[in-house]
Amino acid sequence: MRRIDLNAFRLAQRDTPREINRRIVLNLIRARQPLSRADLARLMGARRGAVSVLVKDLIDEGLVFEGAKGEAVRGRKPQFLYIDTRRRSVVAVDLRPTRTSVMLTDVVGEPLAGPSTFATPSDPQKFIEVLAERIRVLLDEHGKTGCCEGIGVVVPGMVDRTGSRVLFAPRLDWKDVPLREPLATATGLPVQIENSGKACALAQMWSAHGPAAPADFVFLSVSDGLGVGVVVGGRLLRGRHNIGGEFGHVPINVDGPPCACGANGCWESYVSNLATLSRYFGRPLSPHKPIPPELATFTIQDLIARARGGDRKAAGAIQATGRYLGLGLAAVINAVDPSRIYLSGEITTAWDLIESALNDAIAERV
Amino acid sequence: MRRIDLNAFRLAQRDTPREINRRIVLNLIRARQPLSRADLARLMGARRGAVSVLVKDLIDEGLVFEGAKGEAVRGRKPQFLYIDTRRRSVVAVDLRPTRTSVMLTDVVGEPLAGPSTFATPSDPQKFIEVLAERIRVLLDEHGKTGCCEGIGVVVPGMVDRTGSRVLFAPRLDWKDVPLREPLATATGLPVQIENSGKACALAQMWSAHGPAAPADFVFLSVSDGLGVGVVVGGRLLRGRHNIGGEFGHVPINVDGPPCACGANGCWESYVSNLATLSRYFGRPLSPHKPIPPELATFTIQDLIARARGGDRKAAGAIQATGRYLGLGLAAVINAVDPSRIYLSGEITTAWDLIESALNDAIAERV
DNA sequence: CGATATTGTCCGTTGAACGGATAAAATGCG
DNA sequence: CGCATTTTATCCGTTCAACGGACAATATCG
Repeated sequence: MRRIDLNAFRLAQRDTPREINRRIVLNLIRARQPLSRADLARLMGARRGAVSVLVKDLIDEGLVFEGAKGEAVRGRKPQFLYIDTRRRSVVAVDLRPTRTSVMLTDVVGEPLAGPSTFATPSDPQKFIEVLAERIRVLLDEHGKTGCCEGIGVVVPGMVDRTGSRVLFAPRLDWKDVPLREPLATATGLPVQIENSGKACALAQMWSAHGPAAPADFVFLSVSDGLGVGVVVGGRLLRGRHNIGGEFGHVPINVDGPPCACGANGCWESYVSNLATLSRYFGRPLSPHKPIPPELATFTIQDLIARARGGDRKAAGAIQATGRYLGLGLAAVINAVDPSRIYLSGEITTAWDLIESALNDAIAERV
Repeated sequence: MRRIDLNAFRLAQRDTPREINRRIVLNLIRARQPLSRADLARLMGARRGAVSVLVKDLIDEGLVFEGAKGEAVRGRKPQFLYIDTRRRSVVAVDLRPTRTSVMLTDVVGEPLAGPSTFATPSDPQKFIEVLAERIRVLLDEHGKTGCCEGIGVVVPGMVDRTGSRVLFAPRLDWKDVPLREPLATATGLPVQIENSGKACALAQMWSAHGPAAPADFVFLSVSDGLGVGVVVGGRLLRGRHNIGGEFGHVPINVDGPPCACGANGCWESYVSNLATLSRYFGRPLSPHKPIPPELATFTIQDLIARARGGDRKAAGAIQATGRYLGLGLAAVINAVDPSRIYLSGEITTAWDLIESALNDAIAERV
């Protein structure tokens, strides 16, 4: 017997099978397009007749359209189906502590225009003003003002459950900042906000297909901070307050150095780019003091270049980061045991330098 | 559009609604019995006719039976329905490092006989022999030999994905021990093995109902070791190798004392009962040395009694455990953000002693 | 040109939910 | 006691969508 959530179940009704199969058809077309009705029937194990009816509905609703005819070795040529992305666009905003970038994409994420970037104003209200103006110009320039479905904003911090406000973004020094409603009224478009680690994980989930696409994985994005997204059983882990998966502030050492979040010895404070740089310069970071000048101008790429140029201190700092990455990943593996871990960020360009330290650290703890 | 796992979807067929509704009926009866057909129809939002047909099938299959008639203020009396637990029993085995207990229950977990306990033999083969004999006697004594559905074994360690072997149980010093098949052949019954933390979480999930039953929670069982079970979205977190949710070996301090698992500074090595006792006696534990005699005879209850009796060193050791519990729970909260955390183990009887230290530690890091 | 293969549609059948009517069983009131 | 009322449970015709197979359209090959 399988457990059913008795507080939130839905009775199966006469049209439930159709709804389920309709979703399967949409997902299959999106993932494997172009695809004919017969292909769908084979993939789904359904009758061709049933598929035709479902596809007809989707075409009538404008979600799918018939494109070119395909090639067949013999027999009638298949009529290919596509997700209808014409005349429907989306604005993607990547809000980072230093710069914010804006771009226009279609509904499956293919870029249409941009990105254009601007320095992030630290005042939220100012930020919303500048961003709204940028979006207005972008849509106007590309004649998409009438057909934009909405705006998606990616934020380096915690977002509340409803996706309305930024609860806490330490690097921006934002606390409980309303973002969705002000931006929606300023632009007249629907707005979605998402944490950066979670957004990366969602993007990975929706873009990866084929037999190798895992249903349980962790996405790690190392930059100024540490963004983490966890997918379990094909669903993004959000938890009660939408802060689930925040491994960035899991401890490496509870007696370690202070972190911007207020706690001590968080993973982020060992592996972020700033942490790596401060390790190199021997300048411990203080959460509430300004960032030392040599860290603000010097980038992690510069550090990697020095390491490759023979600077042993640079190589050591990078390798230490590799070790701490591995120690934290070991905790992630113990905690969620994912099928795969995706690592992104500038530091991955120095993979050859960190690989062994990272693997040793994982082996030590798993 | 909702994401569907394209590697493991199931086409909705003509009988899919019935299967779904059948499961809803079974779950509702199990959770809220006794219940009439009319009650079910109201709870499900379905026609009474549809419910009658579903219930008829379940009765024919012997999963449900009609019991006594209920009372009604007016009108025809309802015919109550129950999950059929008659003539169907299960053997529950709790394998612990020192002692193993065996009991007989019905299929919804109500105890029928036992528990009886015996000292756990450290040799797996010997253990299986002794356990099989105990089970044979237990079934024989209660005349349940013919109608036992199977055996469930709870193990303080990692179990492989298929539930066949114990991968690693540090306190037992078992590594990759086959358990299911030998026990099944020795008893002639189907065997299920589960990790102790996961089993506690599953038990909690199946026993808690009503509007307050959370779909995301963490169960923490503090004893000789630290068992953790994580439920996300109503499903137990298992991960790729069935070691998901093993927060016991997440680090508190990667430079901390060695743990039985081979790593350093694991949460378990700060908060287990043995850790608390060794803190009191000022006797650091070594993973591969025998447990010091004062720790083997002295129990955590004794320590709590001393603390209550005014022994400040005892109170300090317990409060330190409370603090470390809080630090680890903060990591759990950051990682999975559960709606609720269940804490079990002898240490909870000293809740008044640990509460403030625990809450302070959580507040520090979340 | 005919055999064959493939795609897509059409249509009668079937299983299960839907909607309402009816029977059964109990209570309350005149 | 008889009758209205209420609640439970069943019955039956309807409807929706999957099922299963037939068929037309379209292409290739010998």
